[in-house]
Amino acid sequence: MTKITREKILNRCFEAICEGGFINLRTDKEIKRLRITKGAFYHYFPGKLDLGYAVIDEIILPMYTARWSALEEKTKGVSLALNEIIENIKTSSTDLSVKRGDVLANLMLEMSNEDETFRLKLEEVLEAQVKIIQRAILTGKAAGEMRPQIDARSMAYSLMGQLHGCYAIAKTRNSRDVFTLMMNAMQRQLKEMLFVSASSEPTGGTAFQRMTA
Amino acid sequence: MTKITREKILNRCFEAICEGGFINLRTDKEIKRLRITKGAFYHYFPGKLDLGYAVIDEIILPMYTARWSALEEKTKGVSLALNEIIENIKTSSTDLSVKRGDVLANLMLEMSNEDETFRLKLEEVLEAQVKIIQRAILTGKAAGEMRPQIDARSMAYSLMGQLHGCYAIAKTRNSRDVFTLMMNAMQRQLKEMLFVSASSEPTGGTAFQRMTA
DNA sequence: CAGAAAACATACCGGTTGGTATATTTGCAG
DNA sequence: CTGCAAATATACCAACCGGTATGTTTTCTG
Repeated sequence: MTKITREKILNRCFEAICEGGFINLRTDKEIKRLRITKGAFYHYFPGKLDLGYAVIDEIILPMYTARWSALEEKTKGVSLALNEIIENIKTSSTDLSVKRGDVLANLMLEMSNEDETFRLKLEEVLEAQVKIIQRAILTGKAAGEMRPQIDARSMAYSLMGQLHGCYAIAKTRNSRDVFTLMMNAMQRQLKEMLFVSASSEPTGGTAFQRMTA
Repeated sequence: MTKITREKILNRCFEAICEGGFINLRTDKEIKRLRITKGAFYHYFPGKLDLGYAVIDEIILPMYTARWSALEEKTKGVSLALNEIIENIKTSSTDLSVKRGDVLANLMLEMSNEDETFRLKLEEVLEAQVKIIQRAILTGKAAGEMRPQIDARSMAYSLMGQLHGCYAIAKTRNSRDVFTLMMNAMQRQLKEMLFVSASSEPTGGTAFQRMTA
């Protein structure tokens, strides 16, 4: 029954951050909600910021690297695996998750210019993901599944950027449909840019036609 | 010398929001800084939220629609004009503006899930831009400058999303170079997807090669 | 079992912050 | 000049919230 309190704090505060961001996280409230006391909290964390750091290190970083982990240790079928992951991000989204937006995306915008340590840790999460995708694209090119002339790093960044774009727009539109449709557009575009098996003639699609929710 | 106070408040608070977001905007601080008093402030604005609404309505919305206004009232050369606007967004960025991130993007992530009126107003700014771009693409297609099979609305959303992706990533990477390179990648990709004059064979480019700042 | 360290509990604080109640001044129509 | 409303000033507040100081209990170790 030793480390359990620390983990309870961490998990609950992560949830709170998902709901309202880091600044809106009120330690007092969470302490009460967890039925612990300030003594316990400040025993494990020197301050609120350090709690935030721990949440990134111990929850967010593992979570976001795990998202792409299927790409690692793979020499064949990476392009399919990549599309599956994106498909999964798309279909596993809910009205609530779209309304809240992506935790990482939210924290990046909220904290990057607020606290340098925060920024560095968020950058680390970002780079970890990019690195995995980049390596996957390299593997895909080697296996002849992806166009040889694409730049892996550029593509990985572009993919991450577009993902964050989907989160941002869908959150403000407050529409899961918008999220789905933007993700679809991204998948289509990715297919044309990235995969060797794709038709060479780009198609605009009609999926967005009734996006006005 | 009558409406001047209200405008001073509006302009200064907009600047403050640019620097640190809406929640970090401290009315007291700005009141002191402006050398006015609470009486004056609360005479013009019922509360902090209403001030925020006014900032969006009277400053942000005009500013962001003006950004794309060159596309309106144009029947020829829209594809060039579009590229020029994006080019301008890219080159007019500074280290500071990248570090702070885009005001609208920041507000969207910060406030969309915090206050419904805020969300609606931000959505309005978003839609206003999308509408202009969408119409421009329609015009471009009519003039034969753009691929006929693309869906204007889908493309406009995708463009906005990618822009926000560039802002988000570059802010956390804290690098103007990263912003420039991501914008370059976006421009290239746009050229291939959108413009009829583009080469049909996509190129990955090498711009990202030394992106590790 | 002793004793120390880890794990919690309790009480309190001080600055911040948005907001209000009320008073005073200024501008302008009649 | 008068009188009223807009504009501005002053003082005050109550809640919030992160943090600290200090006390007590539990757990582990030798």
